[in-house]
Amino acid sequence: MSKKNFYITTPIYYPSGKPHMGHAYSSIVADIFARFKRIDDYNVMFLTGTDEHGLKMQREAKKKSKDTKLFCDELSSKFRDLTKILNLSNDDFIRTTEKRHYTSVIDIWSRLEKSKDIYLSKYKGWYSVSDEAYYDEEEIESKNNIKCAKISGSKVEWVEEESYFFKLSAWENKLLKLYENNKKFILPESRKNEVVQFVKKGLKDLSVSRTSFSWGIPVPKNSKHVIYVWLDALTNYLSAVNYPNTDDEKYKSFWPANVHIIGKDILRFHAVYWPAFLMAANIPVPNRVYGHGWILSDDKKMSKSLGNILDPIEIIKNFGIDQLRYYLTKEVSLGNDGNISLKSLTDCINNDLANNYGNLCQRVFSFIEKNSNSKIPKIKKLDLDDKKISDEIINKLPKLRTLMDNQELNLYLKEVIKFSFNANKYFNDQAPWKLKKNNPEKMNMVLYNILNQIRAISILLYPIIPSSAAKILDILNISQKDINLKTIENINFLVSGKELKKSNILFRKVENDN
RNA sequence: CGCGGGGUGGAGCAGUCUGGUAGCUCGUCAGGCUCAUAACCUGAAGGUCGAAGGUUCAAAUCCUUCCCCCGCAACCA
Repeated sequence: MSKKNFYITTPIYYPSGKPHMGHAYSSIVADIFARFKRIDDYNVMFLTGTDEHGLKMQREAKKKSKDTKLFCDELSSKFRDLTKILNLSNDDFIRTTEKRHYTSVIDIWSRLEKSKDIYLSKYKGWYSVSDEAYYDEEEIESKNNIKCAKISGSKVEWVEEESYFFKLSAWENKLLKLYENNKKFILPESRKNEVVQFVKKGLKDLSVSRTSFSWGIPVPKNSKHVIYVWLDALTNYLSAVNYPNTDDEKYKSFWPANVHIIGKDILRFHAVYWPAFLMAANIPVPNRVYGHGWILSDDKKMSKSLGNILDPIEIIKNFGIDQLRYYLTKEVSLGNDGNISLKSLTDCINNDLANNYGNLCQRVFSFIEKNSNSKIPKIKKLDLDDKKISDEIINKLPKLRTLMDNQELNLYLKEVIKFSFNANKYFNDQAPWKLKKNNPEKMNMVLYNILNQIRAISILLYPIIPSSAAKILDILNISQKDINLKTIENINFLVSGKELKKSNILFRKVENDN
């Protein structure tokens, strides 16, 4: 009952295009943290979903002469499918077109209105549909006689409309204080600095309603207006824990969220607007916003025109989901942009997964099959020297937890793969194939010990490559409930005499043909 | 003076905040082992840390100037 709670979210995705590597990356990263916390005995809530309102969706649906909601259903389902393809362990999938979300947004709006943080005024200016944003005169330029936003290059239209505004300007100091008092509210630190600079430059009140389209949540008592998509979208994190019912068990357990995993492009919305909305509505703010970098392909942003798109679904089809999950974790240091390519993907699969971890399992299992009747050997007690290698993992556990708590995913992975190196070395140095002639008792000990290594490493890899690690653990007769960090500390966990299940090659090597 | 990221052995990167023997992975070469997916283990070669100047007992790291590369609005994470 005293389990600690952990609430983690991905962004909700705008489903107008097809799922790409960026979506896959955010989702996979969040899933890894969720799974890690679960095997560390946390009660976890992991949320993902789709953001479906806004002019873009309305127009697209119209273009295809489809009912807007049905159109959304179609697109959203592609993202729901993606959660299966990526093997996500999400507990919920929220859509902004759902009733529970509607209720929640209306409630936030009413709170903001009541606290006088929202007021009605008039907006005049340039509006970009694709950016869902307004621009000042100095923020636009003419290109071929078409007015465009300087920063985005997207087309802008002159609009003059009545609009509700959120008093963002009033929250400037409180936001700065939040960043100041809560040093890890925005991570990594470089991102935090960006945000602090932005807020220090001064905040303008934010237009939070639109009258130019209708596909959204109507403003209470003034249905001419729909609520600004970002105010709408961000609230999803609350809707999923049954807000506005603040007495609800889910809300009480999981709010405020521990971490929102997001891409660096939507940092401003999460690190500035979102806490401001929440503070104004007198709702606790989340503990952390983590803005990860972009995935670049061959050093460039993926783009159709460059023809360097790596489609996650294609890659999974060709190489496998755990391969992709492992690769992204290893290759991209979370805070920075990461560069990926087929070549390095292949290298990574072959070296780390096939040769190192996969082959470690294979050589040990096959040795035991031939020399120990496929059974976990009986041992008396580990020699001090042999115990050392297990202690190393156990002693690292606190550090591994800290790394995960700070979203240092690839450092975590590097530590874990080092254990796999060590285990291979240990097996080599002990040379059980020699021991079987002159010291079978010692051989048994080595075998037991190395199986225990495989068990520990597989548990630590489980959050990253869940299905492969589970396969190995199943061979060792470890049940799902024992995939847990605590069991690593018990070096006598494996039951002697128990038969290992049949194994086969875990990760096939990838042929390098280009 | 647009903004941002970067320049470290053949490749990809860490280290730069908080100066103190230049590190990791891959590749190359030599050796070992034979349980294993031609795998694994050991060792070696290979770098004036983009350039110049400065601060310092000491600079990849701090300061100044300069050069070069990449991205900048979407398939929006």
